[in-house]
Amino acid sequence: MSGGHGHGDSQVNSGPKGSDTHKHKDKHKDKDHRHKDHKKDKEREKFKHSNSEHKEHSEKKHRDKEKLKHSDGSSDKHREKHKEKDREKRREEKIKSSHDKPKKEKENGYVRAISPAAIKSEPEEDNGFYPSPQHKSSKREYDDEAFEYKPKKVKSEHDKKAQKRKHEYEDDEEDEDIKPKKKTKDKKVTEGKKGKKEEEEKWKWWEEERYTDGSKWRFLEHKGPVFAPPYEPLPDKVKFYYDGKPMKLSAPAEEVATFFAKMLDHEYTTKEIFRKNFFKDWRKEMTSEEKSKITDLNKCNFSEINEYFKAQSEARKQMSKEEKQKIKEENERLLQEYGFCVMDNHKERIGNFRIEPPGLFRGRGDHPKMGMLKRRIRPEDIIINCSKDSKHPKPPPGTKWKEVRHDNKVTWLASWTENIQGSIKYIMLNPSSRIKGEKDWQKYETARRLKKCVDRIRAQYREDWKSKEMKIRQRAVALYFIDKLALRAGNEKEEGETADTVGCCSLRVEHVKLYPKMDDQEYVVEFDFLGKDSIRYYNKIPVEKRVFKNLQLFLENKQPEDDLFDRLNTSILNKHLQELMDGLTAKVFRTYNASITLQQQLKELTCPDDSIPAKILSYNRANRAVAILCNHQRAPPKTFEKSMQNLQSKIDEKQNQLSAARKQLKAAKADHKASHDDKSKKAVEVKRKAVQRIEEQLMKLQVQATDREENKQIALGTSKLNYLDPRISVAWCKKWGIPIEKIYNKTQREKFAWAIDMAEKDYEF
DNA sequence: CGCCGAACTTAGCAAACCTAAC
DNA sequence: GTTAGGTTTGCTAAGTTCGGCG
Repeated sequence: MSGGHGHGDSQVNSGPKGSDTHKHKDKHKDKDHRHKDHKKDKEREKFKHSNSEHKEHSEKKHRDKEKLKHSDGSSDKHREKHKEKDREKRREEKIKSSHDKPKKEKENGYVRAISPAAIKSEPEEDNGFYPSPQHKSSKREYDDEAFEYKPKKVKSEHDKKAQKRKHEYEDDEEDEDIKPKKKTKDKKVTEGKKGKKEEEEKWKWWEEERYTDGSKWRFLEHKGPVFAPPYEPLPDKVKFYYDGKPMKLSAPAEEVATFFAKMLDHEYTTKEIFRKNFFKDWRKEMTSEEKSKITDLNKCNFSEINEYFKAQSEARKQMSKEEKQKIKEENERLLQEYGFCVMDNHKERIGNFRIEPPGLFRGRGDHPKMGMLKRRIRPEDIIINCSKDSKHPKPPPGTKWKEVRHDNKVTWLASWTENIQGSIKYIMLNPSSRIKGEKDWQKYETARRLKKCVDRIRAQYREDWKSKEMKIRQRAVALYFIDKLALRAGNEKEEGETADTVGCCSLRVEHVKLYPKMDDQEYVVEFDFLGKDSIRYYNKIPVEKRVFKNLQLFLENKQPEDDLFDRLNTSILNKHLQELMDGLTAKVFRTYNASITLQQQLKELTCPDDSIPAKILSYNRANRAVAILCNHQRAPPKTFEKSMQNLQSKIDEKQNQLSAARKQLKAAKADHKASHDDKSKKAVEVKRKAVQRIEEQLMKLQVQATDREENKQIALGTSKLNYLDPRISVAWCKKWGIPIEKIYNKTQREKFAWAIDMAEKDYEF
């Protein structure tokens, strides 16, 4: 079913955005840049190579097949049944939906398809498969083994490092104490108009021991969350009309109506599911009178309300500076009061101290629950977590918390249950906090441990492709994809509760197509599915013959909506991984492959003689390779074309300037030749300088243009923030004398303070 | 096991903010 | 001082993993 469409045609992407059509662009996009490099070819070579290598085994396969199908015993019966149910459902739905609409039709026109694997490059040494990381990780390891107590020896080493760093960062004083203090860094920001910003002097939590008992903190005190402001009824002059007649709504009904009214410009208010869900939930808020009157959403006219809110936001923009300032100050006050907590003697920033306001739920992609009312959260819904001996947060006057508990095995400060999916939401600390940072660091250390044994693991799964047991083969092929393509694990999801998206283990038959031959390649697998956030993953890759044959086997006698890996799920996979390496799970591969790719691309792309902007372009390209690998996409910015044009005209202008300057230089030279005097010689120098300067500026602009163009629909942020060991970037900056600010903005520097502090220029992931 | 809830990480979008160009 | 345009931040949805229970 999914097969029919060419890749530009029919997929959804999630954005609740206006619809424009970019469909075709993507296609071209695929082809041109990002394949400039020869990686792909190398890769192809490799595959050819390994394919032939294993040719001789292929016949035996057939014999094995029969055995295979039954060899994994009966224990899956249950799951089988369950899965079967799902499939059945899907089949039905499909039949239904295939009439009304091409499934997964684009909501806003553009299709997000690029070829993630295209850039993924692997070092050349062909030791059978992947390169072996032979390097020994240097110096102190974060030791990742379950919160082991680290004696102070760590410290001395840090001291040394700290010395070196001193002139660069001049914040050195090690041991923190309890109170907030003045900040020393980031002068530019602090010294400006309001140089009084108070902040805790950098506390180097990474130089301290961690808890070994599984507890996350000893002391925790905070002021509780900030609630959404209460509903303010509309002024009487702003009217809602039903069937053409004005109608005053009760406050609760009106509030929900405003949620809808505010979204009128969004495409999704036109979607049937959205409207249906909204109307159903809206009616629940109505008085019985309203309920009996308002029976048809199509007869509702919210436009006056919509206008009103537009005017409001316009008015907000037009506010005087003083008024704006006042609001800003108020926000700042709120932040100071509620935005921090004290955890184990340190004041730490809270990530999200505001409770999510009520509104209409908009899931991403084709979400069955879109439009449902997300209800207002009250103190009675909130569970507070803090230490017993702390000053407990006070609920707003006249209210109570649902519960106050003192659980130091978790990191959250408050939680509530959300009404759409029934899941729990949390208030937690900012990424710059110790508790997040430690975890982050640990994550990269796990990935580095994987580096040490990845060869073994790869050898293992390659071996498992031949296993007699179906389950093991499936596991091995899935793992291969996770490793090679950086796919997500792919948990099963409850049908009808969320958008239909998949990851590796939950891939269905309809998501892959096999091509024994394609152009000049053999054994090509085409992936086409919606992943997390309903972002489309589209990729064609040649695989080894054995993988291909296995896939054919897995596909036998199955319907499009059946699971590709019917004997596999994430828990089986992760259990296996756990046995291969302590702490290994599917997502570690993503982290590992992302980080190793960055490191390796940086090595490859950075030219020592390049200017700083050119080096940064290289960095961005390396970053981009990772983003492509991980399929981190974004909608092309609305103003992309225009901004591109602007940039181009700037370039043109520069070019003109340059030729003018060159002419002048020439003239000056001629002049000098003629006169040979000092003055004309000087003039030549001046002109030469001018030319040079303009050349540089031009270069910079061109670099910028390239960078932007290449980045059109690729989002670098996600990988930078979540997948790339920051120490790689820090080391790169140090090695090439690039100011860290060029790579990480303020927030990022805060999050990665640990890495900035500890990584030296020779750091190896 | 299989299932489920809890906890925590990862994700893209859009509002807010900032800054450089008029 | 405005505005245009880029960048940052906030928001919150959507994943993964883990552990406990029957």
